[in-house]
Amino acid sequence: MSNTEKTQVKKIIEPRTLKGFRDFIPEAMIPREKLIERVTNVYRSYGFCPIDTPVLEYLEILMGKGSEETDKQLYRFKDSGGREVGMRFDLTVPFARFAAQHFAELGVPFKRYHLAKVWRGENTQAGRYREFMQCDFDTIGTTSVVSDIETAFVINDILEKVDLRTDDAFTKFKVHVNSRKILNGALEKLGLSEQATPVLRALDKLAKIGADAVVAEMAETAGATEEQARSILEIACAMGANVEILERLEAALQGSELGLQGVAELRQILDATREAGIPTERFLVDVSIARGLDYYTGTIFETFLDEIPQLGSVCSGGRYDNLAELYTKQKLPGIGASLGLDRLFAGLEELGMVEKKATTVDVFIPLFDAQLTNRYVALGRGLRQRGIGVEIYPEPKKLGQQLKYADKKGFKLALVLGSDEVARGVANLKDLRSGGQQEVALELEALVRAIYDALQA
RNA sequence: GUGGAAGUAGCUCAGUUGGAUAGAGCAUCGGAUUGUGGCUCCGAAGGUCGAGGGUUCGAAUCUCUUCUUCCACCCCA
Repeated sequence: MSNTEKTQVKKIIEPRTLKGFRDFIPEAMIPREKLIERVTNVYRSYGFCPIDTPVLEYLEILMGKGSEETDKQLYRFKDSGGREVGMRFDLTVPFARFAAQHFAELGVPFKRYHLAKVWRGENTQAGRYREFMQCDFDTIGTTSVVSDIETAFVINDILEKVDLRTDDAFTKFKVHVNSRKILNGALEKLGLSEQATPVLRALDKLAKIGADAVVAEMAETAGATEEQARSILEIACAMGANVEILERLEAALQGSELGLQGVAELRQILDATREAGIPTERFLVDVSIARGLDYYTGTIFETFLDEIPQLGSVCSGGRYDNLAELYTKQKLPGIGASLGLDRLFAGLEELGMVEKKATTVDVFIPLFDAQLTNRYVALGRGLRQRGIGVEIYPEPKKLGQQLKYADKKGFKLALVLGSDEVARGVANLKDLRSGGQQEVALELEALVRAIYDALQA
């Protein structure tokens, strides 16, 4: 190697991505898009409509809610015009701004979904990144329990569709439901309303750290007495069938109008899911889930995969009284939830529910004989117009090598066409999974029919 | 942000007490096989040993700094 060549080699910039940011190769992106498509279809089937908002917002919009944590995690900078801007760290805050700005033209109730990337400058961990996708859906402008019910349905329907290998319903998940009204009612009765945030934050960790540690944390961060803490836990730990838990809660919350209202709402949601034919074990009343965010005021949802609960919630949400209070005097109550696509996807991969494929079409046409190139491209186009995706190999390599490529990428069928076949007016349709092949008349309609039949099999 | 562990080929990893030109399997590309993939055999290509400094006659190996990844905490999807 000459010196000049060496210098040039040194000039190569190391290809790399930022910590917590990822590339997606086709094998990862194809199933990801499939999941996105399924999620979107569920949203649309309930009448949710798509919106989008800018990646960058004025810093004051994003910092409005200003908890210390979000401030630290916010990607912020000055743009070239000297404006203080930030990248959205969730889709709820931009939606609140959006709703405040446009509610007059949109009208209520308004149902939107929003699938987009968000950014948080926090430390990475398995299934946790600095750039990740959220899939929010919200219904605003109504306090009707119908919205709570349909939110529960949507969560259920999405999760049923996550097995990407098949169209069959996935069933190994649980939606934990609770109501902030129940929690607040209980806190009220115990005289802990003032310390709601630290108490609930501690309670939220129950499954993870155990009862004693929760009591200790409540004492430390909220100044709760052991008796108060134990009472909260007693209510939160209610085990058994949903109906029993609700009955016990009802008894424990006598005198708290708010708490009883929460119980009644949960009861109505559960009744509705049962009547709609959703398996009753799918939804669990779980008074220990509290959610970190303090803007929730009613029903709360968290969703766990049965086989990997330690992954955390893959779809969470709840009801709030006033989404956009920072940006408008108009009161906008609503309910919504967010699917953590990247976390869910990490779980699906772990469970082997992601089909590996590196092609977006099923049919492969090798460039067997360069003399027949125009024949191949015309045939490919004809099939595409009939709804069959086709890829044509661009180079006249040996047939074996072309088929090897097709095999590796995961094509299902190869349409082999050489001068022999053309002379005889046929094409060879090869099934790449079984290895079998059949001759089909070299005529578009016959080929379309044969391909559809082969793909069904 | 805090604490712990680890970074050697695209991936998984070996590399002895500090010693010569850093290895294997899988994957990639080519050949055996000019009309048929998966199996087999042969070959090729692929390395700033994460990066930068220090100790040393000599560093993948020891040391410091830094970056990255993983785990736990915090918080969250």
